[in-house]
Amino acid sequence: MKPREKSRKISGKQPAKASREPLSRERIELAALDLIEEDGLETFSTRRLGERLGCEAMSIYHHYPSKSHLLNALLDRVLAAQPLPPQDLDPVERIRQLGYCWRQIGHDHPKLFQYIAMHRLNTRTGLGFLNDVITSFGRLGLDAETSARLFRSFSYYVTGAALDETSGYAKGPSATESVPDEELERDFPQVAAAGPFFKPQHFERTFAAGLDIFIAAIRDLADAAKQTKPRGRA
Amino acid sequence: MKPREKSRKISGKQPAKASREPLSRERIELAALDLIEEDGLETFSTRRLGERLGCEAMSIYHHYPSKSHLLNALLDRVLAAQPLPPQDLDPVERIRQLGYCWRQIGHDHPKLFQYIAMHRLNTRTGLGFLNDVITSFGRLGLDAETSARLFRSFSYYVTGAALDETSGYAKGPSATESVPDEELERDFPQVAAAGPFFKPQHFERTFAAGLDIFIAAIRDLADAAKQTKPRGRA
DNA sequence: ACCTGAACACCGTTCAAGT
DNA sequence: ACCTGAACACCGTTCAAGT
Repeated sequence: MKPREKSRKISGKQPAKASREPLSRERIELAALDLIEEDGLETFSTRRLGERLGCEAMSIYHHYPSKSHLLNALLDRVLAAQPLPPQDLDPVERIRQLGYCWRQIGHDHPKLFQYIAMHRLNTRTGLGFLNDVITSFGRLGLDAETSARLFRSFSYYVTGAALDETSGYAKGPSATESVPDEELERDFPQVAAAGPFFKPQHFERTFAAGLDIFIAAIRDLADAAKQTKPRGRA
Repeated sequence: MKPREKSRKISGKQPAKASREPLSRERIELAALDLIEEDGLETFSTRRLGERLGCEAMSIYHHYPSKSHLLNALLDRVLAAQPLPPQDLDPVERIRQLGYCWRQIGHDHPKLFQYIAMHRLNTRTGLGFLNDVITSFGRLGLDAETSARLFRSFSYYVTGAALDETSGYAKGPSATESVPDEELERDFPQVAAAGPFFKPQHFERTFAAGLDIFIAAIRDLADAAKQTKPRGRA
């Protein structure tokens, strides 16, 4: 999109000695995660990654068949690194915590999250994560359809929130020619008035507010289901 | 990412006569919207757009200073084209309909929606839209903070849903090596069981389910606020 | 005023070759 | 087995020139 700053090659043609331990998936992925969070997804390229690793871009292709495969490996890696709440928690409370976990992935990897939010989790790691979350929804005692819809719409909220917090109104790319402040105050007073609540210091509480709406609804549905067919010592 | 099919130039070097009406923002933007929905955002380029318009890529730069400016103009255009519910509706019902309106933009322009969802609406058109929605939240009779948080988390849900419906689980790019069905059934039974409800024919009802949770919560808050300080003929 | 075409600094990826 | 380097078919954008 836009031309980048001249690349500063300090070391001339000599490959940096320190970085010349052999390439490995681990070394490539850690460097890729760093590079993406430093410069963003848009400018991330195999050529620039090669530069950082002290190798040719094409060396990376010896470990991944394509750039997509590398990005998928990054998704897998950050997913596997995210600790999840214990299985024996009350399912509603566990679902609440899982919402925070998914959001945490966004906060830990804000630039990569654009990729994460828009790609199916259908590697083994991704499916394991989904299976885990859906299992907690299954423990609410609801019918399969209600449970599936609830999981799905809950995910819409959490992903939408995390995406907005990492790439949206406050941090995301802005219009090429933005409206000046005084014009905003004059012509869009409601936006100007609400604006302060859209700032990053409000992210935490706004996220909680919407999450609580969902969690309360989930708890109500679960309670109603227990009422109808009580299990165990009823 | 991946090499594209050979471009089929039917007309050789002759500029297609039909398309040689002079370039204009309107003609460029309509062609761009078509091209994006046909081939996707990733492969959309000024060069390919020029080809479709029967001009050089650089001719487009006479009407927009950069590709970003063009994309922003597209966002403005689809936003301005979306009809909104009448202002005199009950605010809660209007907010519900606005949720469907935002989602409709995604359905009308699924490929462009990835761009829309991730960019600030800070052109005049975008701010007009936001101001309109926030105004309806303002009419709920809640304090400014609650109202702002409610608008924000409601937007998280609607954007997350529309994004998922257009680029997510069912339609989005999948992992480079996906897990085969029998392995899914065996190792991720909860995902396999819920899978049918994630298909496009369930989008409408799943979206409504989550939206209704939000709308009910909004209505409760608004009713509680009216109780506390009734206005007019109380 | 509107459009062109060569050029520059980038991409992902293929392929044949080097160690 | 692991890595390189040239090459191919692309990008967005600058710039000087054409009408």
